[in-house]
Amino acid sequence: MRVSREQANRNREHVIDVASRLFREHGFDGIGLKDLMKSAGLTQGAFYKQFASKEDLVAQASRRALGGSTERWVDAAEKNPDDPLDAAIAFYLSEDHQEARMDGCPIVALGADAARQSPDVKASFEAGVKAHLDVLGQMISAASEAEREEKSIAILSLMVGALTLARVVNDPEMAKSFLDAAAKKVREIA
Amino acid sequence: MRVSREQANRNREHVIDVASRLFREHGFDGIGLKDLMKSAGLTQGAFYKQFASKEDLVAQASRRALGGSTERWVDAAEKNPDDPLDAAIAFYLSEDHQEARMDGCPIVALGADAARQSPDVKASFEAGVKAHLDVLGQMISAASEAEREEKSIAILSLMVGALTLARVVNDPEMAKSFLDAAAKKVREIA
DNA sequence: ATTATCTATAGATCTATAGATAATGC
DNA sequence: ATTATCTATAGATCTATAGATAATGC
Repeated sequence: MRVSREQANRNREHVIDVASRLFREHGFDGIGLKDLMKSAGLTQGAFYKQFASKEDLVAQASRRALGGSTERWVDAAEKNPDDPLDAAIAFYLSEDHQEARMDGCPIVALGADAARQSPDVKASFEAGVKAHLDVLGQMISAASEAEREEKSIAILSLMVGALTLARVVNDPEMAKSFLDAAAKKVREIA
Repeated sequence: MRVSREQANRNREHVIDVASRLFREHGFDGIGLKDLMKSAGLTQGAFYKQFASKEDLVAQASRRALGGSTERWVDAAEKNPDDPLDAAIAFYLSEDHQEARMDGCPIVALGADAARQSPDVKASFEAGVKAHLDVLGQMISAASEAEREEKSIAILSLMVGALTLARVVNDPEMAKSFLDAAAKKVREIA
């Protein structure tokens, strides 16, 4: 039953990956360790050799999710170096992203949940939000570093808020109008 | 043990009020019916004569929370008719609001949770978001109705997003910079 | 010998229901 | 007679732990 250290490490990383997606889909309180470990191909009993507690996994999965999200912004910028912000708008404020909670931005999928968590979990979010702002800052024009920071904050807030609103309504047209209005305003701000 | 119909109605309304606050504090999955009913001064057994299910209460408490939130925007506008938007910014993008999750905007406190709920719950949010946009639309200038709608959406998104970001980080100064940058940009947009 | 994972379980909690109680409402 | 609330409980699930198993790593 025992596996090699390398395999154990791979298993732990896989659990974190799976958790980062399932938490976004169901919320931190919406999925239990049994289902989570089962989705990762293990049993619940293996959990506590790898993690100190569920909260420990919540913090690590949050860090993983935020990191993946930052990466997506970087990828978008690299694929369209002439207009990186446009590339970011195209994926972030899309219907695909609106519907793909499990693979989408964890700030939107878990922001309300994270606000109720321990400082450890918030530290994961804080580092991730900072990284998002840094990447975003490179996509826009600004006369000063202060202005760059303010613009980045405003644009990220606008995009996070618009996607949140798009996801809490039933009407698809209303949701689309939120994404479109935000995209237009982001371009004006940048 | 039985109470009058009037008292039963008052009890039900009280449960909805209490739930609208406790859900914002703990999330829909973060508080059980036992604790919830206890906070309302009743026992768990009384729940199912008043509500069809927990989800039923979630939908009703959401409607109540959104209604209260809309009211707060209206109150702010009425108290400062010369500059209603400034009044809205003052309360919404404040440190008090950042810290007062239980009494604050349910879009921020429960947005991520609501995105995972049934159409009934989303209907509560949709109606509430619409009402927020209507009130906000009266606070700003616009050359056309289309522009008024777009501006309202952008401003609400910006404010919801900034408060979300402020709540998921540990650093109070960082949180404040989010609120301040959003306030500045909201004024520019309006 | 150590240990990663397994099965099994403890003890607490969850939603929902059943039946008793006592007051209302006809 | 009806019914709002109560106590009690069913059955499922939750996090966490205990001990068995079997493979690794020394």
